Amino acid sequence: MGDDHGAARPLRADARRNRERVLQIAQQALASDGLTISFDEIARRAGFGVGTVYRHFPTKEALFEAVLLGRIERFVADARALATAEDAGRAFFGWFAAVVEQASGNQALCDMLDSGTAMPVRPGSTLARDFAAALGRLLARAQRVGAVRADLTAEDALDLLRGCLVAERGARARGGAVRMADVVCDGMRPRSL
Amino acid sequence: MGDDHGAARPLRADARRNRERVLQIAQQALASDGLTISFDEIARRAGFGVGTVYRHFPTKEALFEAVLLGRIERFVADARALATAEDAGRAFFGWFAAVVEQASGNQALCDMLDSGTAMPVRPGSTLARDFAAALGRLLARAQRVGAVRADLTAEDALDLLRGCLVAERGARARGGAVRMADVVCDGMRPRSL
DNA sequence: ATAGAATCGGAGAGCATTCTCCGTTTGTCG
DNA sequence: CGACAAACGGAGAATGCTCTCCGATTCTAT
Repeated sequence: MGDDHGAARPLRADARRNRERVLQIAQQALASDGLTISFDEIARRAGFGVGTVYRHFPTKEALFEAVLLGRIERFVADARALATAEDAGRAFFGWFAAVVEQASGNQALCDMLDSGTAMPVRPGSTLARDFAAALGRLLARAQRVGAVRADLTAEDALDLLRGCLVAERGARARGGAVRMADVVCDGMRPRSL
Repeated sequence: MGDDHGAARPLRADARRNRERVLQIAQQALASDGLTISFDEIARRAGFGVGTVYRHFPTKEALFEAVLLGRIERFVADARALATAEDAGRAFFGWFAAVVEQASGNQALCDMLDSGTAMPVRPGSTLARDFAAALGRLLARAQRVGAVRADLTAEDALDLLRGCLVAERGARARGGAVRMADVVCDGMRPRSL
């Protein structure tokens, strides 16, 4: 356990400003360069020494988490909001497409969701589980009304989601993920008889 | 330019054996651990010093290429063989599924095809282009007979292929790629009217 | 203004990775 | 068998990354 339990003493004004700036630059850097960007590079872009950045975030992982967790939490929240939507099929496909679209503008988010590459979420965190659970609920409801083929597992749907995001990685960021999502969503529908 | 133009002097018998062993171990290591495995680790697994391995392959990239190029060339050859198949739709979907299935047992192949992560093919090589072209031809023919929706580009199909392979990466290698390919192939079919 | 605490900066420790160098060992040919 | 070229082994140079440490600097409260 650290030493800043609950609300520690307030940060000095300049420190608060600097922390904010680091967060903002890190946000940009992660969006454009992905999870592989180095800590030094972020400090450099923000115009601080690495020591300063480490003062605010004890670890590279912690910084990345601070930038990215909110985004993913929002996805989970969106899914919860849709959990009782009228049209279960629309809810599932809409959420799926929305996640792909929003994540596709953000390298780091793609890297993270596609996983396989490092996942900057602490082992203890239930976030990955929450995300999967949220998707699972939306999927189950959509299947119950026959909007999605019944043999699709939640794991499959997650794979499909990750797969779409891959199109947006590296140099080729040109909207491929959204086009993929269209095809993939079609594929998830029950085969018309 | 190196110094081994054309057929240099034949390797000493033990050297040839060792080279073969390195290739074989590297093959296994790449299949199970992917492109991120270190050169030292391969040397260790093969039971050689790194110097020895470097004697045979001037660079990490060269070794990986020696192991993987053949695999990809075979995919390209398969595509060529199917270029005049009777059922163009069957040819395209069959090839697509076959590539996914074969690559899915091989971490390195997944890493490489999905790209975004390092591509161990020399810039000069036309292999990536050849692969894309082969897929493009199969796709075009399938579209001409109405087996694949017309608005799909070759780039899209490549993204979709890469996307399927992502399911097989990291710890979770459990056949997800093949299941994904099924859904994705369905999605590529024209929307039934 | 000034003392004292909070914050900053960046050199460098520690580690992993690719690749080089050269003394030592081993195969091959007469 | 013996000599010489070929091949081996692994220490270590060079690079790049995360993270630590502490003297120098800047803020803030009085």
